[in-house]
Amino acid sequence: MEQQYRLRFAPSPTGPLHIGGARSALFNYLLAKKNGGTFIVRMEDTDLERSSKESEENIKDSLRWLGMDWDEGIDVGGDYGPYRQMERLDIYNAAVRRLLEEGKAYYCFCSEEELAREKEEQQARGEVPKYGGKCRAIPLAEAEKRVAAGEKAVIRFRVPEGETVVVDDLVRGKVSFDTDGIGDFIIVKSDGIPVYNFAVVLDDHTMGITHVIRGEEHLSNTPRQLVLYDALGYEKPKFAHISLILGRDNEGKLTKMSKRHGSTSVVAYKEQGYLPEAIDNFLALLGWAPGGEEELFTLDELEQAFSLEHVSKSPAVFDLEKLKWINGMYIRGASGERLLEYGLPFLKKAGLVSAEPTADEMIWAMTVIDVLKTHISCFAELPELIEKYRAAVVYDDDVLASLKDCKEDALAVLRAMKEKLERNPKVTVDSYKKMLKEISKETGIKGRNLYHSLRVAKTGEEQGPDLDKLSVIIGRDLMLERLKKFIKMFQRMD
RNA sequence: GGCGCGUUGGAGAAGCGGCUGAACUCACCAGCCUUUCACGCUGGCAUUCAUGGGUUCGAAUCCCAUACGCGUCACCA
Repeated sequence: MEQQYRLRFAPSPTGPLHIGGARSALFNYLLAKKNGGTFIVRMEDTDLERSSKESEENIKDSLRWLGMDWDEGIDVGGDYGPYRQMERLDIYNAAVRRLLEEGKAYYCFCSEEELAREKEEQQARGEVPKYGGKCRAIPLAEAEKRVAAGEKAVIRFRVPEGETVVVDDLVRGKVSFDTDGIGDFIIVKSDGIPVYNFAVVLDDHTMGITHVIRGEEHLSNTPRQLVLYDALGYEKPKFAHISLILGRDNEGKLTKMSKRHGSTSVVAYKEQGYLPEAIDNFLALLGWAPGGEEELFTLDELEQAFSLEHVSKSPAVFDLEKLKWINGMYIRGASGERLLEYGLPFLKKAGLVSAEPTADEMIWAMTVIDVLKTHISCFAELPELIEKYRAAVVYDDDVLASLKDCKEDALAVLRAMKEKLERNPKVTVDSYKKMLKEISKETGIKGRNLYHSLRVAKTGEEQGPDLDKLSVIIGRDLMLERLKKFIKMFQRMD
């Protein structure tokens, strides 16, 4: 009998979905899909202070945008709900009750000040800061009386002493931890809400999760959870801890990816005009390596190709350049409709097209995007590129004067051009192009060299737009007008 | 500090004891193509796998130290 894969992504709605979270979600999603399993999304909202509805919406939107639709979970429902932790308090309470009665957990009345002092003392002595166990011996009956009397208490788990817990990790192998280094940790806060480490165990178990893929920062949490699985008598899921995503800061040091490394949220990339499939592709490559030479994968292809065996243990570095390259590749391959769908908003925002584009504007936008699609790595670059093309090159006497210093080639080209212009002063875009071709033939200066000569001669600048593209972007009329100016300059030349 | 993890080129990485005289991709450099840029194409880019020992006929691959980096030690997830 084949095992039914059940994977989950369980974010806490305390902020927008960030890159790291998206990657965790993706890996879970991919492994589930690869094995014909179920992908579940659950909200870990037990942090009342920081959780928000907006964050939850943002996370769900980002997930959907990236194409990671979930089979079960929040919003879509399923047989293992509810899928928001705050709606599952009954489940946790029942388990706590059991643990309490079995003596595996106990009430703790220590105040925060007390605990802080204890911790300080331990640290001063160079010891591992962990709970000393002051309330360990309080009988349950007595403790319950005190709680009933209104005394504030948390519930701690009695961690077995002197045991070695082995995390059999799918990517890191066997990693062992000593329970003596853990200390009785809190499983229920004084407000009666369970703490993450406890809630996940219950959730993953009751939801039948088979594989847990999460960030490496959770690795040292895992022994706590394992010990809970044992106490509760639950079967453990398989764990896979994927490496951190590092970013390079201003000093060039690599540290855990955070705001200081630039945009970290998925929406931020969406807003810059990245395509979801490019983000997915990029994210998949962060810590996972496809076997072969190909690096570009659509979500569907990733679902087929993905495997935990090729997930790396060492941290991955977030390389914006690579993301840009991938995005550029997808932009080049995208259909006209999609290009327009993604590019148009940027043109509108830049005021290059009105909010309610006319038919002409739509055609213009479509053409421009098509012409420029091989030049951009994300749509946010579109307006500035267009601007660059639009910026008029000013041909004036100063430029003319500078021609004196031109290389021989440039002068030869320019002389030939002047002659032709004198013979046939009527200029159109096409005749201009034709003329350039002839000059090329006559002078023997061709291709790159011809243009380079002109370019240097023209302005001394290193840039000048392609005529075809220019005519699309700024319009044929405006271009002709500029051309004429340019030509006038040549005619005055000597 | 304890515990844990990692260290192959500028970046992502393959590699799992001999087929690696270290794939592949990004970046970079050179050339071709193209009247710019870009795209595309061709070629170049680690005598070496953090360092030092050891095991072995043979190591980037196994073992032990050292160094460095990072993570985690919350009534946050």
